[in-house]
Amino acid sequence: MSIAKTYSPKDFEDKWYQYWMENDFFKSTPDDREPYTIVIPPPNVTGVLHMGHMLNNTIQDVLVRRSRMSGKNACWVPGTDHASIATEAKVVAMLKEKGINKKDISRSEFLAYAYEWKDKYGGIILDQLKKLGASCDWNRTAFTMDPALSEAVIDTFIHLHKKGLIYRGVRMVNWDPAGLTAVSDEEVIRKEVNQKLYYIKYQVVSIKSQDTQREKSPYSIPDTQYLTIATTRPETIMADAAICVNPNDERYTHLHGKSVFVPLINREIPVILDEYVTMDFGTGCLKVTPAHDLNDYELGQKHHLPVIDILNDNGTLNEKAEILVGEDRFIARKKIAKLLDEAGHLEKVEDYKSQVGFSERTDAAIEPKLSMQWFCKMSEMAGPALDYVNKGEVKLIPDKFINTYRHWMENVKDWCISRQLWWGQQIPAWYAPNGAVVVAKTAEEAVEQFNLTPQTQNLTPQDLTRDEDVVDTWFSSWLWPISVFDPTVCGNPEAKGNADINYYYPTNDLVTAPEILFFWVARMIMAGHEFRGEAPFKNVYLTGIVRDKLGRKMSKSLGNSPDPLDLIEKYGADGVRVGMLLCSPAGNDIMFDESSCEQGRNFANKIWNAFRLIKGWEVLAPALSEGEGVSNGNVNAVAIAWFDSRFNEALAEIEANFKSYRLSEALMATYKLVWDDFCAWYLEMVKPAYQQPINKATYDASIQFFERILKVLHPFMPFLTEELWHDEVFGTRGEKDCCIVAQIPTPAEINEKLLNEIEAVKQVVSEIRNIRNSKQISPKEALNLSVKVNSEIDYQAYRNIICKLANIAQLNNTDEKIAGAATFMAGRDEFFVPLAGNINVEEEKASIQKEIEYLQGFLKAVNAKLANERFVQNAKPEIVANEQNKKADAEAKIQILEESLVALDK
RNA sequence: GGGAGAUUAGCUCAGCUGGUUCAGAGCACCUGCCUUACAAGCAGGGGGUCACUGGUUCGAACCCAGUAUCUCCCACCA
Repeated sequence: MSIAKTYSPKDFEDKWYQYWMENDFFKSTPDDREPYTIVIPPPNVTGVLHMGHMLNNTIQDVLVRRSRMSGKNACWVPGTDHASIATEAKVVAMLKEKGINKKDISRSEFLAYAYEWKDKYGGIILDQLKKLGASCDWNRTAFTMDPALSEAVIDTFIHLHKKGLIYRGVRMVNWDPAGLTAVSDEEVIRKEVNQKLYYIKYQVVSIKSQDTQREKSPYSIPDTQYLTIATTRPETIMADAAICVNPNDERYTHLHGKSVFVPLINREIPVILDEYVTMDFGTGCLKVTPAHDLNDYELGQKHHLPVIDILNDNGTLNEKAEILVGEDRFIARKKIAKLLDEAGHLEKVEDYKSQVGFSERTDAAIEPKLSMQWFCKMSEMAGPALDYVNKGEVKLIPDKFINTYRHWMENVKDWCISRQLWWGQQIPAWYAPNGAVVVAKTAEEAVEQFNLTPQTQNLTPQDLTRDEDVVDTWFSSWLWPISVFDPTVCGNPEAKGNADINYYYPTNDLVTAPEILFFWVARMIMAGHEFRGEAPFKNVYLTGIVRDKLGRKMSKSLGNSPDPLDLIEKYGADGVRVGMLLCSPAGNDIMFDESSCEQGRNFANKIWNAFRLIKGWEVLAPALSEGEGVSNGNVNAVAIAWFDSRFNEALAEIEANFKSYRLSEALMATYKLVWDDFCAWYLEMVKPAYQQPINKATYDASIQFFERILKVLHPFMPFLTEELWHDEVFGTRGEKDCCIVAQIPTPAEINEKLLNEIEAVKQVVSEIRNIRNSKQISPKEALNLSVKVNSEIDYQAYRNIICKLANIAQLNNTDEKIAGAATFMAGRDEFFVPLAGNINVEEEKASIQKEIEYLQGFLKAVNAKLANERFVQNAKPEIVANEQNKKADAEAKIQILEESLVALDK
């Protein structure tokens, strides 16, 4: 059977994915083997694959495939996240296009639409992962809103509430006026924004003027009867409850005990004193607006100020504002500035940069807002979760993230877990008509609880109303490593758990982005500890952010992200996988450049063609192969022995790289093994001349090497390797005999001496090629070579290799230097390539002289070291011995070169 | 404002316990080759004051201090 000339991934990638699926190679069930488990960081159910997913899932797949091939029972659990805010926003937008307003439909109608949407778009991303080659156990595909997983969430809520870790309270929350929901602190992205700082004059209520009619014109009142505050939010002055100055601020002692009028609405508010106010910022006078600023709220609590909330949930002003009612806060800001100016209350406006919070999901400016929310206490759970990492039971890779993790865990705040949304798990809290609340799984159970209290007797389930809110998405994803195996243990720490969870939990590696270290990773550790008494994973591999060449984060809005599927189409999945991995050290951002995918594709093509070469060989009958049957002497035997050693050496290196999660280095080691050692050296050594046959032993060895290479390559390039694996040159394979389940070779003994000597041989070959290049001698023109051996190496043992690779007619040993020859040294050995008439004696001399000078400089440094008593005393003995070797070596070389100079003059 | 990390060739990065000719790799680049596996290739080559300044040490890309630049995380200065 012939094979296509060029590597064409499209011809077989889908085919093999199909085959793996049909043969259940991704499927895992508990057995006697050691498990290796990864749970996927569930992508948003309605999301589409982007480059971040590509990187993340390529890494997971490499780890899973390698473990699978290392005799472990590999299980990679896929699934999706319901992503409450993001999905709900999409569904709302979709409904809007249909002319339906969310407000006009019922919760159940809305959820019906949402599920419809999810069924249509959910899971697209999982299909895209299949293109990449992700070897997930699709039978286990989970969704955070699957009934069982949702129940786990509810049970967890009830459990933690019972433990007193979940409570309800009025707090200042981050309100998303676009999403109409509270969001957690972690979902707020702070951005620096160019703003204006408005300096607004408030009229001081003087004893005198308190009795008289307030003046209409500010200009008729002396300036001392005003105070000026600076604010970025003039639209909130109507919610002011006080003006605060620092009691130590001498500029304002005259204001102590006074009050002022809020401009435009002329409401009187007190001047209060608190050291919280920074004297040198702005004017030193702070307007206190408890309803719309967290600090002001706290200040308000302290000084018992009223809370005046002038904003509607959607960010428009309400009637408490008295003016500009119904206007959006940003429009109101502009308008009020004008009104203040007209009324003479605006002293000046300055440009000002400050940090403003934006909703991660909707990008709307966050509004601090007071509301009743559910909270989860974090301090108790944070301790154990921190310990796991501190003790190294959970390893962060790279470990530089430990510091940030620790800092966060030590300063953790309570988690606002309620969201004013419909898409998600509805909070299991029930309200009696009198407002009393209990947490229970069902209305019936709630009634039972109510019956325990005298005030709420004789209720029926129909009398109760359930809390409208759902829980934060992360409140379901923090259970993920548990709930995908056995959701029933969530909320039930005493449960033994099913066979799956006992076998697969804790999982091995988690591969995710550092940006969700706290959102998700830390909380999974908390939940794992709570319900299983064990952290949910042993290693957390943190990938970087995928950026473009210019270092910009890849994002839809910038349009700088290539479509992963286009890349796969262009370079093949294997090429893209290699391309991603080549430039992705753990924890560092990756500067993605499409050219690395091209490099991956080229590598695949190289492998493909190496295979074509071997496959094309005509094999000499075994009988004729006896004793190296073919005319290239011992080349093949040496080549085989060498590559075998080299292969084992590389295997050890690759294994070490995997152990320390240096994936890109493992890949690079593999790349060089294949391209340089196998293709450039081994194959060139054993390759028969055009149309010549090859002996059976060499053929068999080459095939075997190639098969071993396929196995090592498989985790990186699953499709190509599987395709070649099934070629007839490897004999007939059983249905289940696939590369994906082959055993990764383990490093065996290596022959150091042989490896070293072949390195010298390679150097000799390169030197000769170099001579050809510099003297423009065609590779086709055979040359002679003589060697004056000063080392232990027996070059005659490698003469056939040298002759073949450097096109040398004869390799002779010599005791004398040879005149009229180009010379070079390999180690201490001298080589001569006689080139009658082609030698420029002066040039040769110059180059030798240059080398001597270099060596002399080097020798000087070594001698200086050895002459230094303190070095000889303090350095390790082997280092000193090494310096002595270097000295001897350099001296010997210099002597040889000097002799050469003399010889050239003859 | 606080903290963490980074800075090595044109680009992306290794450099693990301070010590071998330690200044590396891949890509890109330059030169010469369509040599029957591969031009998605072959052979060869040129690129670096290891950000800067000091210090410790027999010895520093590596350890310490400071400076500069960049990135990220955390934080309520209106």
